[in-house]
Amino acid sequence: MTAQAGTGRTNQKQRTRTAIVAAARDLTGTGAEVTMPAVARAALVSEATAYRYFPDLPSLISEALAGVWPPPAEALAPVADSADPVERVSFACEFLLRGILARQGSVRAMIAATITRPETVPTRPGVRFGLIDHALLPLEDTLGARDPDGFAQLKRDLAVVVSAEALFTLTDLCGLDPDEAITSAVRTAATLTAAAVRAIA
Amino acid sequence: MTAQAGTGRTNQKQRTRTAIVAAARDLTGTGAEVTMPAVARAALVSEATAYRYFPDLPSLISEALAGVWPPPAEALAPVADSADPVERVSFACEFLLRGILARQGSVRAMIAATITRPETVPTRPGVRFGLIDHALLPLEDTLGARDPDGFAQLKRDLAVVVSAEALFTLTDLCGLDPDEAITSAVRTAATLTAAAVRAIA
DNA sequence: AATGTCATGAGAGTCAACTCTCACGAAGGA
DNA sequence: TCCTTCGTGAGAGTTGACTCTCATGACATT
Repeated sequence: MTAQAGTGRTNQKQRTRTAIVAAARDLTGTGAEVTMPAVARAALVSEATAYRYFPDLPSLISEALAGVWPPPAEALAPVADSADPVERVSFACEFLLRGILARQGSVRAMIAATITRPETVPTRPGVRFGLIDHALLPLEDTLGARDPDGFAQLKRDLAVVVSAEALFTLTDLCGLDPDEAITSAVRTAATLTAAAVRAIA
Repeated sequence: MTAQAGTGRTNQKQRTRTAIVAAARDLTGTGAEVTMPAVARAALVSEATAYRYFPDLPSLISEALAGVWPPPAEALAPVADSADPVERVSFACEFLLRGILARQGSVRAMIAATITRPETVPTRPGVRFGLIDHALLPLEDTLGARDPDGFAQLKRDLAVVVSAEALFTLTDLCGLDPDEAITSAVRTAATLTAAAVRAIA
């Protein structure tokens, strides 16, 4: 649809863009530092060209990362049959944090770039939100209907805990090793969810 | 002790260091961007000299910020008479987040600098930990004695929530305004504390 | 085939975080 | 008082994030 029919130039642009994103994705996986010069080099493109396709590093990383996350429904397939919000949230949390751990370099670069410029934040892929919403689907009709505010609060609670920021807080500041950090965050998320569920019991 | 008795040179160094930290603290308050060149200029010192006293920006900001936080006991004086962990934690959380909000520039710069270099993290002032520990003192003999693991988990829960990272997640990513964000984080912290307390009830 | 359009590369420039070297000048000991 | 010590400034250099301009050459249009 979009491609194929394009003229030579259009196809060329498409290929260039794809190459840049692919290079970023690859770098992300290697654990190497993800910088514009590095991505451009890996994509066999000049830095100037990379900036022509992406206004800044966060945009690029964002697109590269977005492509590797499956849609929430797919990610949570293993708990698709469960109606237990606690189990679903725990799974979602572990899933997200393990994925982040495997792409630390990019995620850290992204946070560093957006923390000092809140205005560029919209470019961040809201992976956590999709996962949280999907994990909480079973509560939509109960808690969501009976106590909308409480439901919204729960989502915010989880947005704070089911996050790269939480993971890095636990590993970098609390000194936990990756597995301990994930275990801890999962427990926190479970506690919060259980507390919210108890409210409608 | 340390000063006063110093020789002219020692005093000079002391004054220089103090001037740099003071400049950083002042910049922090104005909401301006806290960069080495800016601090050096404000301190009437060359950038080279600033780097002689502090190996990097985070170290400097860290020292500047550390100086403005009162010790936990003093910060939590208003709830000193309360033995209710939930009340104490809520207060501590609000206290910390309001302080961070007032020094956003520095804190954001600090996070940006340390997130990409976990090895420099030790330089960060652990303000949150002091506050959390102090707020949880009433639980030391009960939960702390009966369920050490649960107590440790609670502290980790709170380290994630009572934090700058949580605040910025709520404002930048969730789009809450500062007051809403603080209210939300305080609720989350309260929920977690209450859940832990319930465990020993 | 001639001409225009446009993707790209190369390079210069700015700013911040650092690192290093060199030279000046003042404090301090002999 | 002479000379060493040392705190400091100035300046160059490196890297990354960007921005901007200019030249080139391939594709596209007529």
